[in-house]
Amino acid sequence: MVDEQRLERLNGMLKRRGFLLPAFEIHGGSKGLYDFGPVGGRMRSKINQAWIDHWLGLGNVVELSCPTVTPYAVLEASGHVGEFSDFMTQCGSCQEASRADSLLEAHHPNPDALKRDELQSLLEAEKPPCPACGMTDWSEILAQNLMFNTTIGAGASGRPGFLRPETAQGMFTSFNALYRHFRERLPFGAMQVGKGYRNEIAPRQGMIRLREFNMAELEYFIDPESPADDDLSAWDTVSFALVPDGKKPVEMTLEVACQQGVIRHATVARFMGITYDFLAKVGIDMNRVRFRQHESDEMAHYAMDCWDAEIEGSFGWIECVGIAHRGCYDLESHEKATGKSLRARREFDEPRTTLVDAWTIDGATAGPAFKALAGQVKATVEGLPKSTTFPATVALENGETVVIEPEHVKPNQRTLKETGEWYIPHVVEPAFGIDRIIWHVLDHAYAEQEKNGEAYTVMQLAPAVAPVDIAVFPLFEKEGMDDAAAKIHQRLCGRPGTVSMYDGSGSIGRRYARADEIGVPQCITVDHQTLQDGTVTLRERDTGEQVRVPMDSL
RNA sequence: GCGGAUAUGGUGAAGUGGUUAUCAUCUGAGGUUUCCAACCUUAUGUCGUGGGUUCGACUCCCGCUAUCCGCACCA
Repeated sequence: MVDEQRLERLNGMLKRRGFLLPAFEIHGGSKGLYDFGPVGGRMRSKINQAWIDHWLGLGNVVELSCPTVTPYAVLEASGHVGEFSDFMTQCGSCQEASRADSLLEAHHPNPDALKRDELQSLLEAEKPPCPACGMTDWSEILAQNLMFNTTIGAGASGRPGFLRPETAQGMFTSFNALYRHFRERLPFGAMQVGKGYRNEIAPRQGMIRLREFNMAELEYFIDPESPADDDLSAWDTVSFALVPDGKKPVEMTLEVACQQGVIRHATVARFMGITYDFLAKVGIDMNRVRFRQHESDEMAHYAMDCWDAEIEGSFGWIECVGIAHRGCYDLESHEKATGKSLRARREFDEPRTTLVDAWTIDGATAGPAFKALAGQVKATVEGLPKSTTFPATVALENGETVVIEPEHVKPNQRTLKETGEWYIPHVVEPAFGIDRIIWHVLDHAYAEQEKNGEAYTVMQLAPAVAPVDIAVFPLFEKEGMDDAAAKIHQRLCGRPGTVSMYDGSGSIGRRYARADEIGVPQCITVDHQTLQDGTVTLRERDTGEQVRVPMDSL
C-alpha cells in the first residue's frame, strides 16, 4: 500500500526545493527537529493563518498567545507531570536504567498506579535484581518526563518548569480574563497556534512525530445545561466517513450521526464539520479523510467523547486532529490546585427561595461563654435540626465537646433567595497537529506526471497554502523585458499578503517547471509584445492554459 | 530503548587501502533561443562524526550522530 519509492522522491524534492529540511544538519542534525525552509516557512505561516481565519468564523472566539515556558505547578495541576512520566531508576553497578514499576511488577498488583514515594519505599523493601547484571544497588527514583524540563530563573531562586506539551493550559488558566472579555456570556472560545514540545523516546516517520511541533488548539467553553442546538445544516449534503467506537465504519451526515447518538454532542459534531471544511480548504483530498471515535479505554478518563480526524497518506492513516469533549476536567483541576474560582454564572429562570428554620447562636451570651471557640460553636449549632433541645452536648469540629445552654441560642428563621448559581463550564477542544496536516497537504498535492515522455512533478497546492502566489518571468533577460518583469514583480510584492517570485535563469520551460514543483498557482511571462502593448501572458499551473491580459489588470 | 539496514557535491547514484574520487542532474556565468526541464561553452560544490589499525583510511575495525524498517513507547 505504501509506495516507498514515491515517498523517497517526495522527501528528496521537499529537501531540494526548500520545503522541509533536517534542522541543524551541518552539526549532524537532531532527531525529531525539522526546518521549514525558504519555501516551507511561508507555507507554514499561511496554514497557521488560514486556520485562525477559519475558526474566527465562529464569531465568538479570540486568539491568545501564551508562553511556551510553563511553571511546574501548572502542568502538575493539568495532570501532565503524572501522565507524561515514567519513573526511572539506575543500577549502581552497570548503569542500566530501568522503569521502577516494571521492576516491581512481581511485588505489587499494579505498580503503574503508585506514586513516586510509594515506588521508592517498595523498591527499597523488595530490592529486585537488575535485569542486566543481577545487582540490587538502585539509585533514587527520578521522574523521566516526556516533557522538556528547564529552570525558570537562575541559581537558588530558580523554579522548575517545562516547555509546554500543548498550548491548551495557557487558555484554561486565562479563563477569567476570557470570561470578562466576553461579558460573562457563554459559549465562547479561545484559540492559539504555536509550538509544543515533547521529548519523544523515538521520533519517527519524518513530520509525523516531532520533538518540537506546531499545533493549533481551540478551547470552546459551554454551559453543560444549555441545550446543544448547534446548526448542522451546512453539512446536510456531506456524507462523513465515521468509525464509531469499536464498530464498523459507517457513512452518514452529521445530523443523522447526532440523532442516532453516534456522535454524543452536537458541538462536537459541528466542530467535525468545521474541521472538514478546513481540511478541504487547505487542499487535503477529502476522500482520504475519516473520523474515528476513541474507544472508551483509550479515551482520557475525563473525556466524554473524542473523535480524531485521520488522514491517509504515505504512512497510512494518521491522526491529525483530535476533537474532544473534555467535560469540566481542566478548569476543575486548576481550581483545585489554586483555590481560585474558574466558573461562570447561570441565572435561574425563577429565583429559588429556601426557608431556613433552625438555630443560631446568640452572640451576646455565646460569645463571652465560648470565646475563641465561638465560631466553631456557631457553625455546629447552625447545623443542628430544629428539634434539638437545649442544654445539649455537642462535639465541635476540632473534637472538643461543649455544653450549649438555652441562653446561648436563638431560633433562626429566614428566607434565602438565590437568583443563579456558579458552575464550571465544559470544554470542547479541537486540537490540530499542524505539521501532520502540512505533511499531508504536501503528500496529497504531490503529483508525478509525465510530459513528453519525461517525469514531471507538480505540487497542486491550493492557493490558500501555496508558498509563492505568483511568479514573474521575462521571456529573455534582455531588450528591456527583464526591466519590465522586475517592475511587475516589485509591484506585486508590494501588495500585503502577496509573495511574488522573479526568475530569469534558464529556458522558459525550465522556469515553468521550477514554479510547478513548488506549487506556484500562476505565472506571468513578459515578452516582446509586452513592450509594445503592455500585455503579458498569464499561465495557470493546473491547466497549462495561457491568456493574454493587460499588465495593469494584475 | 531493542533488533536489522543505511550514510559519497543541493538531489540521485557509481567506485577505490596509494597521483587530482566518477557519473547524471541541479545551481551560477556567457552564448543561443519568440512560451513548457532543448542546445553550446564554462564555473562552483562532495566521501556524516570522533577514535583505532596502517608508511598511507572515503575504503578495514570500534564508538557516536542521523536516516529508514520491524518491535516497544507515545496520540
